[in-house]
Amino acid sequence: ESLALLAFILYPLSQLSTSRANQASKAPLQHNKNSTSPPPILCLTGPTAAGKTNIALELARHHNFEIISVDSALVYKGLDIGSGKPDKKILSEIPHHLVDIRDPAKPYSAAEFREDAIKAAEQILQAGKKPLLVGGTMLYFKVLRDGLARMPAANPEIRKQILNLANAQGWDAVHKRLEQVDPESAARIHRNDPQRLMRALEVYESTGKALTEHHRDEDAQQSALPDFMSNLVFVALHPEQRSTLHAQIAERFQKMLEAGFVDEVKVLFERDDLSHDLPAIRSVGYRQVWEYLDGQYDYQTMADKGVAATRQLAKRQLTWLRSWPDLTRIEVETGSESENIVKKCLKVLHQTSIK
RNA sequence: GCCCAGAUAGCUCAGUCGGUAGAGCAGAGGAUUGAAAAUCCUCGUGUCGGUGGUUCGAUUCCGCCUCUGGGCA
Repeated sequence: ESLALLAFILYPLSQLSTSRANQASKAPLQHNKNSTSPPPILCLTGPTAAGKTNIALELARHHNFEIISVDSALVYKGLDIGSGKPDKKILSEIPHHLVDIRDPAKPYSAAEFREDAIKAAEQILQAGKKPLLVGGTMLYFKVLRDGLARMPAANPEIRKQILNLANAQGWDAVHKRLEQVDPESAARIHRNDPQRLMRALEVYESTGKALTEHHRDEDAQQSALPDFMSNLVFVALHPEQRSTLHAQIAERFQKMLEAGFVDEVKVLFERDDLSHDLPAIRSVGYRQVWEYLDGQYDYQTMADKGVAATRQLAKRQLTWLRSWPDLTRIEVETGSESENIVKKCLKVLHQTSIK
């Protein structure tokens, strides 16, 4: 507890020192006096149902790692079974950062993730352990690695106004409006992409400056990672065949249903402060069970749609990974020994640290 | 056993008044800056159940056969 307090006190200092980009970082985080580059930090990713969680738990149990979840669904309380969250017993034995930190009524964001993940990593390092970033939310990994432009967070008032415009005159009208204030974004963002049109126009309306300009403005980037975290090493668990992954996805979804997934969603469904358009409720599986509870289709259709949505998620994750720079892939097969995979992860990390 | 309706893409189905066919879903590829498990873009050749006939030409019309529903016995 006193360590956590220490970390909290030191945190602003570390921000200062890293923003000056000096290599003489503060004492508590100086791991190796002979090393010029900071210690590598393992980032374990891969498509859903590839087996990341088990590997992470092994690393945490036996190799002095502490887990930082990189997962947009695990942040929400009450999304347990359907999100593949480790059970309460495991969570109490093995500390997980960025799990159960948000009520589903309040959306979490990639920008918040970046801040939270950096804080968590610093705490872990100061406690003498190794941070392990594990998850499948590729945008979170990307903003962590590449940073974000400094821009205002979502503004419900402005979003409401834009939504009103869209409802009254269609999204084409929103696109036309964006064309006037930020032609580059309008050209880049497809007219059928309400989410991005919304955000682009929102940024203009709340800052008077085009999204494009924010992106371009070098001074306004939050790109530099603190020195202690600047050496991220990416490892992806890669299923040998798509068909194997699909089978695992189907099996896992079935197990979730058997474990009481529908009842879990029922609790959320019955809350009157939650609705189908919240990010938490739009998560894979939760959306389909919600629509089933809402009477939109029968049980079997829900199960089929849930499995299909999971496959589609995995596909999008694989698309990210295909062009991910400096990624080490570990081929996993159905009968792969977790012990072997753990060894390979450690090997990758070790090789990076002697470079 | 008889009558009726079907049989077309992996699935559900549309269609061709005779000139070899297209939607939705699934699937594949891609994009990705405060919702990202989100949101969006692109991609459609399949013995049109089998067989024989009519026809210059049949997936389409006709006969028979097989299978699947439903009804009558």
